[in-house]
Amino acid sequence: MEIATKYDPKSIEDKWYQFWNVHHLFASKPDSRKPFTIVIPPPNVTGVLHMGHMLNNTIQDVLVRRARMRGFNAVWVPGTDHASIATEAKVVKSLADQGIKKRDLTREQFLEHAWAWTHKHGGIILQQLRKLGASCDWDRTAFTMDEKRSESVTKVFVDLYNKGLIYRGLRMINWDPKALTALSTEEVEYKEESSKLYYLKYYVVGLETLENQEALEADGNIIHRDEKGYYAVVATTRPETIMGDTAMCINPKDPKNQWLRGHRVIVPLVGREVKVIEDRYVDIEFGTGCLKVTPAHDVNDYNLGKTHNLETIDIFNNDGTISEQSPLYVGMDRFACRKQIAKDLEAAGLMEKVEDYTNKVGYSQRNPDTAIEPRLSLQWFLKMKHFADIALPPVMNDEIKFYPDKYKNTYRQWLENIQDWCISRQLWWGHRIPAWYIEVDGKEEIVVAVTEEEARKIAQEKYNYMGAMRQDEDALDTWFSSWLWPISLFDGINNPDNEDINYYYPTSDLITAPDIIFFWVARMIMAGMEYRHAVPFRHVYFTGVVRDKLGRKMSKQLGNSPDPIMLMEQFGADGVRMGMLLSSPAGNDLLFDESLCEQGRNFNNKIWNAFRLIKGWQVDENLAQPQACATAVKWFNMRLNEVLVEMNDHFDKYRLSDALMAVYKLVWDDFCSCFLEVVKPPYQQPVDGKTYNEIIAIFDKLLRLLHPFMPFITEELWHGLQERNENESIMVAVMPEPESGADDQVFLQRFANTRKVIEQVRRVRAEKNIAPKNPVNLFVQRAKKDDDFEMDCVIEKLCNIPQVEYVSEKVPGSVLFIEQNVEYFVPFADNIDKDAELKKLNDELAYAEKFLQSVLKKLANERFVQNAPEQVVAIERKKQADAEAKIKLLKEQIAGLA
RNA sequence: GGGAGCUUAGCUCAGUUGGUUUAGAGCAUCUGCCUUACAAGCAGAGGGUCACUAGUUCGAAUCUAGUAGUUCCCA
Repeated sequence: MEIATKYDPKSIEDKWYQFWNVHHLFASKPDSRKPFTIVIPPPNVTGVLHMGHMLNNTIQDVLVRRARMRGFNAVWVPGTDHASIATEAKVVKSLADQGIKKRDLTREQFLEHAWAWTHKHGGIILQQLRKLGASCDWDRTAFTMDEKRSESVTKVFVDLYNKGLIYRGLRMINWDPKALTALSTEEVEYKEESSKLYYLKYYVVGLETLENQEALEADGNIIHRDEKGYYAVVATTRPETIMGDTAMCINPKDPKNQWLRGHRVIVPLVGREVKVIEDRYVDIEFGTGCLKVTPAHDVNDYNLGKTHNLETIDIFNNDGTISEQSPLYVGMDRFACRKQIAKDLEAAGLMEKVEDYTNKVGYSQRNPDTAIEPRLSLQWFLKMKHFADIALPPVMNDEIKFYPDKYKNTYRQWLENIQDWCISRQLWWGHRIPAWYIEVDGKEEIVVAVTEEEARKIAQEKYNYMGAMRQDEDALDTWFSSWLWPISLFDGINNPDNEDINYYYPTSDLITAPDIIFFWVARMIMAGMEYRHAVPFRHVYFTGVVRDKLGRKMSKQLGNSPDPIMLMEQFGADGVRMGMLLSSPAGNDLLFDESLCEQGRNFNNKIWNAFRLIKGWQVDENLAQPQACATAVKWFNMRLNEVLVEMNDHFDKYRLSDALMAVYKLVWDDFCSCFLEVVKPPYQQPVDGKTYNEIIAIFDKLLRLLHPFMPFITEELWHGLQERNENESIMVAVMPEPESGADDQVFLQRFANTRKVIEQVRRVRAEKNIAPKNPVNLFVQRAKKDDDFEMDCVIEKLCNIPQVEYVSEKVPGSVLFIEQNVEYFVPFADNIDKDAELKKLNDELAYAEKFLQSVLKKLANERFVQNAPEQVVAIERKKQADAEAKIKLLKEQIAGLA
C-alpha cells in the first residue's frame, strides 16, 4: 500500500463530514441513556465565521464528541440569532445602495426585504461550521425568529405583562441616534476620550449693584465680575446642551458659591433666565461647583429636574440634530453644533476659558462610532428585582458552576445593582411587541395579548371596546428572545411538558464569552428559573478573547484577524482546531498565532506517519515476541492509563488545552519517540503477530482519545487501521477510560529510569560524534538483578548496544555517568578528552556539594527537625544520603581520571 | 471613583492543603544529523533573584500587608 509521506487534510475532510451526516451520527432523540446537551450560542444570522466562533465552537465540539463517545446521548443544537440592530442596519444600508429609503417603505415591505436578505446571507456561518467539523444535530437548526421561537417570545411577553413584571413608562433611556432606537444600559460601552472642558459665563440677573454686601463678602466666596456685571462660571463638556438648560445648581455647603443663593442667572447666548437651585448632589470639587441643569439630556439632571420641578426642554431630534424646541442652531448636528457654539460663545465674550479634559463617553455597542444620547422616552421595561432574586442563588451555591469561577463575583455584583431592562427597540426587524392601543373615553388603554383576535376579546371584555386597535410599532430587544434559547430550542415554552424539553433540559455545558455574561448568561438563568424552575445549564465555560499575538483584539478595522476558512485550507480543520485549543486555558485570552495551527498540522502529520510506519510492516504470526516488545507494550499500556486519569481530571476542570497537551505528549514523546522505536522491527524484517496486534489495539485507543480534538484524521486512520463495517465510525466508538490499579508504579519508575540511562548514552554518543549505526558498549557497575532483562533489551534497542554488561570494577578508558547513584561506563578507548571529562565531573561535583550544603543547613536547624513533619525530615535525610553517595562516586571518578 | 483578576524561561502558560520544586511544559533558541515513518523530522543542549519591599513561619513562587505595572467589570 502506498501512503503519501505528508498528510493532506483536503482529500479526506469533506468525505468524512458527509459520511457522518449520511449516517445521521449527529442526530439525537430522547432514549434511555443519559443526555448531554449543549445549545450553541446563536451567531448573528447574517454574520460570517470569525476566530471567536472558531474557538468557541471547537470547544463545544470537543465536549460533545467526547460525551458521545462516553456513552451519553449527546446533542448539540445549532441555530442563529436575528440580531435586530445589526441586521436591520445592514438591510437599511443595502436598500440605500439601491436608492431605497426605509422611511418610504411600509413595515411589511421592509420586512420582506429583511427576510430576503436573511435567506440570502443567513446560515452561511452554519455552513462554515461544518468545515470545522462541528457535530451539530442539524435537523434541529433553529432561528430566533422562526415560528416556534417567535411564538415563545410573544407568550413570555404576555405572561410577564400579566404578572405585572413588564410595564411601559417614560424614563431616561440610552438613545442610539444612528440606529434610531432605545438601548438597554448594558448596550452602552464607555470609552475614555480626550475632550474639552468649557467654562461658561452665566450672568447674574439684577446684580449690577451690590445690594447685599455681607453675603458677597462672606468667607470663601469666589466672585466673578467684569464690566458687564457679576457672573457665575459653569464648567461643561457639552456646551451645545445649554439650549436645554432650565436651572443652575450649587451645593448648599459650597462656600465658593454662597453669593449665588436665591438669584437667577442668564443662560449664555440663549438669554433664558433660570433660577439657581441648591442640591447636595453637586460635586463641590468639580469645575467651579456650579452645575448647569439640562433635565432632558442627562440622567442626573433629570432627577434634579424631578426634585426641583424644573421644565424639560428636549433640544435634540432623534437623529442627534438640534430640534425646533431649541431657540438656536435648529437642524445642526450635535457635534457640529458644539464646535459652532464654542466659537460663538468665545465671540460673545461668554467663555471664561477652555481646558483639556479626559472624560468617558457612552457609545452604542452596535454602532461603536455613535455616542449615545440620554433621552427621555416612553419605552417598555422588564422589572428586574424579581429576576435577580431567582437568578442569584443557583450561581452562588454552585448549582451552576462558572469556569473560571472569578465570574461569580462579576455576576453577583451585576445582579445586586440591577436596573430595569429596557426591552423595546424602535426597529422593525424583530419580534413585534404584542400590545395594542385603544382609546376608551378619550384615554389611551393598552391591551396585551398573544394575537390580535385575543386582544380584541380582552378589549371587549375589559373595556367593552370594539373599535379600531393600533399595535405597538416597536420590536423587542434581541436578547429578549435569546434568553429563552435553552428552553425555546426544545419548544419548552409552547409545550412545557414535551419529551424533548423534559429530556434535554437542563443542558449540560454552556460555552460562551465573558462579555455576554449579563446580556445572555444571566438572563438565561432568569428565564430558566422562571419558566422551568430549574437552571438552564450546569457548567458555564467562559472562553477568553481571541487576540492577535501582540495582544490586540481581533477586529475588522485593524485587519488583524485571519480568515478561518483560509486557515483551515492551509492547515486542515484538525490542525486549526488544535491551534485554537493549544493555547487557551479556561478563561484566559488566547494570543492567536498561525504558528499554533502549524503546530497542529505538524502533529497531524506525526500521527499520519506513525500510521504509515505501522502499516508498512510485514507481520509474521510465527515469530516469538521479543522481550523488548513485551516490555514496551506492558509499559505503554500503563503509561496510557496514567494519562487517561490525567486527562479526565483536566476535562473535569475544563482545562482543555492541558488535556490536549497531555495526549499530545503521550502520542509524540511516549508513543512515537519511545514505544514505536522499541517495537519497530529491524529494517525489512517482519514484526511478530502478538506485538503487532497489541500495537494496533494501542493505536486504536490513541485515535479514539484524539478524536474529539481532531475528528477528521482520526476517522480516516481508524478506518485504515483495520477492516470496519460500512457504517462504523470512531465518532461512536467507546472512549478509553482509565482502569484503577492498572499501573504498577514501581515498573513505571523503572522504565522512567531506563529512559534516563538511554538519554545519557545518547548524550555521550552526541558529544563523541558516534553515529547511531555504530554500536557502543555499556557497563553497569553493580550486581545484575533478576528483572534487569526487562529493561536492558530496551536500552540495547534504543542505543544500539549489543549487550548491557554488569561489572564489579570500574572500566578504564570510558566515558562515564551516574544515574540513580549507579555508575555507567561507555568504553571509548580512542580519544577521551580527559580535560573535558574532568571539567564536567568537577562541575557536577560542585553542584552536588552545594546541594548537600543546603540540605545539611536545613537538618542542622533544630527547630526544623523538631517542627517539621517526620516525613519531610526523612526526605531531607534521604536527600543527604543520596547527595553524599553521589559525591563519593564523583570523587572516585575524578581520582580515576587524573 | 468602586470592585475583581493578573505579574513565574525570549513567548504563551502549569505549579492543587506552604515541605521529594536551588521551580515544570509547549513553542522559540543553540549544536549535530537528509539514520530505513515523518526535515511538517531525529538526537542532544542551554535558558528563570518566581514584579518589588516588608512580614508570618523551622520552611514562602505558594500565606499577610504595602508598592509598581497591567487587564477586565461597574459607575
